[in-house]
Amino acid sequence: MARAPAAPVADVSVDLIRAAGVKVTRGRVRVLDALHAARQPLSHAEMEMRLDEGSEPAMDRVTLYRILDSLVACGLALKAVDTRGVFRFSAAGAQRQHANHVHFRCTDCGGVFCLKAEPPPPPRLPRGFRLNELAFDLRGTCAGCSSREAV
Amino acid sequence: MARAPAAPVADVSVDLIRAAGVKVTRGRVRVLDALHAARQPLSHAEMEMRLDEGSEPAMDRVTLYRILDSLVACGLALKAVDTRGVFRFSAAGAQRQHANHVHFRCTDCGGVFCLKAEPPPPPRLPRGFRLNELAFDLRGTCAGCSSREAV
DNA sequence: GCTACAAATGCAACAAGGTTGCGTTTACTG
DNA sequence: CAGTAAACGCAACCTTGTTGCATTTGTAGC
Repeated sequence: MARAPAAPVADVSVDLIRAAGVKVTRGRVRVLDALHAARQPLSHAEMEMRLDEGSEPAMDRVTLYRILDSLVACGLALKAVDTRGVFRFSAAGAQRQHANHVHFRCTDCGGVFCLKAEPPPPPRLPRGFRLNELAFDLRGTCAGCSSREAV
Repeated sequence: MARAPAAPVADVSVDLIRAAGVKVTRGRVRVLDALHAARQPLSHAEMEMRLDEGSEPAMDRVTLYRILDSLVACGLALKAVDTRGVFRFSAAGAQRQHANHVHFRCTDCGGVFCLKAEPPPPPRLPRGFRLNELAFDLRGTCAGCSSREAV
């Protein structure tokens, strides 16, 4: 062993935040750490619960909203809406790889499958419209649910 | 001619609601009519405004929520979440014609715009996967919100 | 290390969207 | 036409998210 340094210096989140050109605050580090530790996008409420579990004092509700938005603004996190209409946040690195391909979403199990195909080029937009993002989603039944249905 | 009966009996919405096996109330008919007349999915707020324009007395906020949910429950309407996290409703029949073209979703106002373009052909699916629906969504800022931003 | 300033935080209040409970009215059944 | 379950209106409440302002804190420059 003898590998762990005296202080936890090698904090990935700190470096990322600094590199993004914004202030490195305890709140931002905690939140970004939590986003990186999560395997699914987290809602504000879920994030609040996770932060409460730690030893540090609870963070203000509004501050958490602002931290999440600031992480999105500087490209370290992504914001999306879930089926209930609630915003969910995820670490940006986790999804960069999802930006440029097609997804299959199973309407039975909710699973998301990445297809190898590239998304098609966007059609021409009416005057004044600005494109930010492109989602080509196929919905249907995945192989597992299909065979289970057949029973 | 001589086809039109004395009373406005040929109300499509009334027949649909009756056929769905739920009570035919004035509220439900008004809402379903509005959904059929709309070319885009409507939010609760937009629906409220449209109903206010008519001559009939305004409908209670909660009642509108319940009517919309009841129409969804009996299959006459569809409920989806827009990019701002607000629920939008559309007539169930209308959705079939939306199945086969491209949508632009404004991340500012949540509006949904139908583009003239046809969706691209689906890529090949892995064995066992069954395709039901195909959604090619573009996200960005619509013309209205773009110009408003520029001010 | 100290200072100054902008950025970040905490708090209170607010706003929009949506839900629940309950008493009253209304559409359908017999 | 009476009885009943469903639908309605109202009030209150909840969750999610935002705004304004005073205070604290991170960081650049000395």
